[in-house]
Amino acid sequence: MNDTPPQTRIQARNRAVILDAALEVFAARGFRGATLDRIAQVAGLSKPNLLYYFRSKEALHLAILENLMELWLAPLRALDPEGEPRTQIMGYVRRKLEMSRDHARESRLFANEILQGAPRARPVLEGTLKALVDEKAELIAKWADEGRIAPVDPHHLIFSIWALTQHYADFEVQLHAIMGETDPFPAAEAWLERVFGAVLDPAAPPADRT
Amino acid sequence: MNDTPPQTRIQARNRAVILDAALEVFAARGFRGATLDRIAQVAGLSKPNLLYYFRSKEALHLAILENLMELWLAPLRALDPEGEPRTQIMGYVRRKLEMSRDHARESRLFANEILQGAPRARPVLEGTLKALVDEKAELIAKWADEGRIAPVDPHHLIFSIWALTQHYADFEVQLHAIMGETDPFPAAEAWLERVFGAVLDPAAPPADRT
DNA sequence: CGTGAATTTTACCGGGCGGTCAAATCGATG
DNA sequence: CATCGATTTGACCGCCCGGTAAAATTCACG
Repeated sequence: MNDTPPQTRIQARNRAVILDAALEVFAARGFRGATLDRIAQVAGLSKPNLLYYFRSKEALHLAILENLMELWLAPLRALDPEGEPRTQIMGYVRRKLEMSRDHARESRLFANEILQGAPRARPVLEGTLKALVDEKAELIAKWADEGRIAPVDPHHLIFSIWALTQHYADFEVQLHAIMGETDPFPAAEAWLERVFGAVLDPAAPPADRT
Repeated sequence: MNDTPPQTRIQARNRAVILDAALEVFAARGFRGATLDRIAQVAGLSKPNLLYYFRSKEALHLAILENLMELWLAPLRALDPEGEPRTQIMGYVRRKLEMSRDHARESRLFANEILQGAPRARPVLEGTLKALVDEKAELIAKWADEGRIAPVDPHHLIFSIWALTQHYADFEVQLHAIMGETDPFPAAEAWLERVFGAVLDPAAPPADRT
């Protein structure tokens, strides 16, 4: 699987620099909108030199995607079957929101990829991601059955967590246009605690069950 | 304001065809990723012919954005100060979700634009959109003050509605990878009613007010 | 059905794109 | 400090892109 283990010090450094620059540019422009010239420029290298480290634009994008996958799935992976349900889920929400604050570029890169049909990420989505989501959804369903959280649709709960947290990274420009210079994250954290607190509260079952 | 009123029948038809094709392509690939050749191909016209109707790629994209803005803001605009608060807000959620179902391309076009820094839409965001959001946020705040809905942060409530509903259009590929062929919208509608029902319920104030 | 305007097509251009290649330079090792 | 592989560069290629020019075609209307 690991095709090119970085050997020399120079290789390790330049690969890292390139990956960072590419993350920047891919996140801001999408795959087709990004250019190798610009990535090279941001990385402070010549384009042929960049292509010395990554065979092609495609290979570079794939390398980023692979690198990111672990980081991206970690919060959901950390959902602990042994933990207290509400604490676990609220912790997941908090970690995902921190992800949007501290790794906005990664979030936008994923958003770009998926928006444009996930031509490169689809295998990962259908493989690793689906397996992980199904596993955790089952866990959440169990918690709901046991009455430890309100009865919820586990998949849509997870989607909601993704949507609400990633929104703060992906649509930052829009929030900024509306809210001005204010840092939205403190308020966002309180708000999300409020929202999912209300949704998960086992004492308050679905409002209007007709 | 309206610079080029379509006069002949041919103009009206072709402009419409082009705008539809361009919506398709811009939504799927973003501005820089879209090409005039592809748009022309989808529209069933030659590229110079397309450029006969729209001076440039830029102008075409702007025309789409203008066309879309009304459609896009309509649901929020429809929030009625005279209506019953919860009905109004739940109606807004429902209309936004219908938007994601019936106008997914439009949603993805906006998402692309904003993700990539809204280089063309920023004026609208900071002008029309901000004004509208501020107005409706004030309305929601009033409702909350009057105790007719739970005390909420109006801006973050609106962002949440956007995030949750648009997610179903913008990240469709991801949902599809996880959920398979199932149409997510019926479940989504029930789920969102559940979520916002719980959040707005004035009987259940913020869980842990420290 | 002739005519002038509206529309469409063919041919093209300059620039930027992803990528290649061979030569130049660097750097670790003896 | 010589050597040889690792790294970097400059020059270049073929293609695609946004856009233009002008000729060819079609259309509305008298």
